Amino acid sequence: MDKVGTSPLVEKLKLLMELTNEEVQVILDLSFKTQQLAKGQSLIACDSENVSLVMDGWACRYKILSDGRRQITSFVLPGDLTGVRASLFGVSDFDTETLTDCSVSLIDGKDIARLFYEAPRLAAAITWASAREEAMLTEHVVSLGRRNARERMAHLFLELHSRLEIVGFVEQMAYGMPITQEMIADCLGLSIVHVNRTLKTMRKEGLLEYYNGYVILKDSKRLRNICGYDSNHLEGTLHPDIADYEPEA
Amino acid sequence: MDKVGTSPLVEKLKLLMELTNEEVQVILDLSFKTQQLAKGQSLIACDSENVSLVMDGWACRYKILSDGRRQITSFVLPGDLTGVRASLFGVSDFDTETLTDCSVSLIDGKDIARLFYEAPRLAAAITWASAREEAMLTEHVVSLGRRNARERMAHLFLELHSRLEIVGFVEQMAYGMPITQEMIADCLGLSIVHVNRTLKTMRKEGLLEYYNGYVILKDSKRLRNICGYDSNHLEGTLHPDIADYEPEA
DNA sequence: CGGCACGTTGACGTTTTTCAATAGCCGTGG
DNA sequence: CCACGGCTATTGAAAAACGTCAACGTGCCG
Repeated sequence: MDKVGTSPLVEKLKLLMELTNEEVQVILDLSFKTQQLAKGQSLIACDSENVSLVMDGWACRYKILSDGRRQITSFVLPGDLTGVRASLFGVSDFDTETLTDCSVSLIDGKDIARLFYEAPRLAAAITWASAREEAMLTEHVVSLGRRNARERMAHLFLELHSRLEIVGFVEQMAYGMPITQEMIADCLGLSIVHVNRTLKTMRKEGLLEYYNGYVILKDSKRLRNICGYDSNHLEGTLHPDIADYEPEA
Repeated sequence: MDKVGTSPLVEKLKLLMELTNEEVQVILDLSFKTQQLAKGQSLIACDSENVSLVMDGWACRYKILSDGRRQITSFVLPGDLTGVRASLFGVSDFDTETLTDCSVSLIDGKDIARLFYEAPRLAAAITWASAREEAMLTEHVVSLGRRNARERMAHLFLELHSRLEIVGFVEQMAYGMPITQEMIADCLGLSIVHVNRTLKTMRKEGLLEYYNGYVILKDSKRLRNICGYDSNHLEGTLHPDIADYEPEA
């Protein structure tokens, strides 16, 4: 039942969402406990009344079709919030599962609801996070709809690098990516075999290294060229009228 | 410069988001003008400071890759809000274009921002709409990643039916779908030719009719079986603690 | 009448999947 | 210690799904 303390991650989030010290404190007070989850556990089943802020580890959201085909719709990385829709609006239309051991800070859905009345800027920050998720899904749709295997792969590795960089989880052009090729396949809408072959080609061309749960982007410039990557969709800040509110004259 | 008046559509939205008469009035007061847009116009370029509530007509959001490939990420139907991310958070990472003549009600982004301070429940309604969009994108990712052409098509036609039904734009199992096969292809990540052939097969099997901008779902049960359709992702209501707020004791 | 946008169809190519087999790694139990 | 199973990565060969190219029809509009 540890309290969530300030940490490098919290500091990054504070900057990212332009939060004041007081607002950070509100969040910290709401996070009623930090939970350790083992790899392979369901985040929703564990708690559908709560919103989870991932502090460490990877998770993924996915859907499974009736015949067993699986599509991973997004990866959940440190600093990401998950379960907002389930706890605020009572619908959970996908599953969420940890891909590694995770450290997760839980926030009562009721408290998130209260934010809309008691901390408008934090409510806006939630909306901001939700809109950012939407932008990532939009990019994912573009990848699956119009990019080939090689381009999808390049895009995925670059986007993960951008996201992890923001929260301080990369070293230069390398980062830990603790998932199997099967997960990559299920994320990119490809077969395992094809992922393996595409990876092999890209390795041979000196584009990247990928082994032991570690990625090194050897030639990020060429990777960006391959898929036309642009991290713009991860940007965005609070509207000045939300950031600095002044009541109507 | 017509004021937005109450209309069947507004009534449906009121029910959908569980708004009070007062809240509806707030929205109506904010909608400073209704604009008529011709087919093929850009919604963003027309106004990036504003949020647009589509009252009538179809639009779509899309991205174009450097070599011209296009992916439509979502269709914007009557009752949908668009431009929230652009006007609240200052990022616009896709284009929006009308597919038919459209009647659009504009709301100043500043006013949306104010809602977070002055009308928490409406701010929550915005977040709700954003989360719903997220759920539709999630389904789209599943379709593009793991469903074949036939399944994607079935899913698209069923989802459009559900969405249009909610806002009162269907008659039984039929609805107007004023777009070309090229748009369907760009939405489903397929080639025009393949869309045409798949459509032909489905027609021949008595699954649906599709001509003259009109769709008739002839065998919706079988269509649902084909793709495992479930309208659950369109559901969801405000959390009771947002709906009926009581200050902390 | 001609041009244009859209739908339709056939023939052929490419990407990606599926099936099947092999190899390495790792933990477990004998 | 070693054998074994289970999971992951890797590779080859064949098949399926889907894309491209090209042609033609049809309705609409100037």
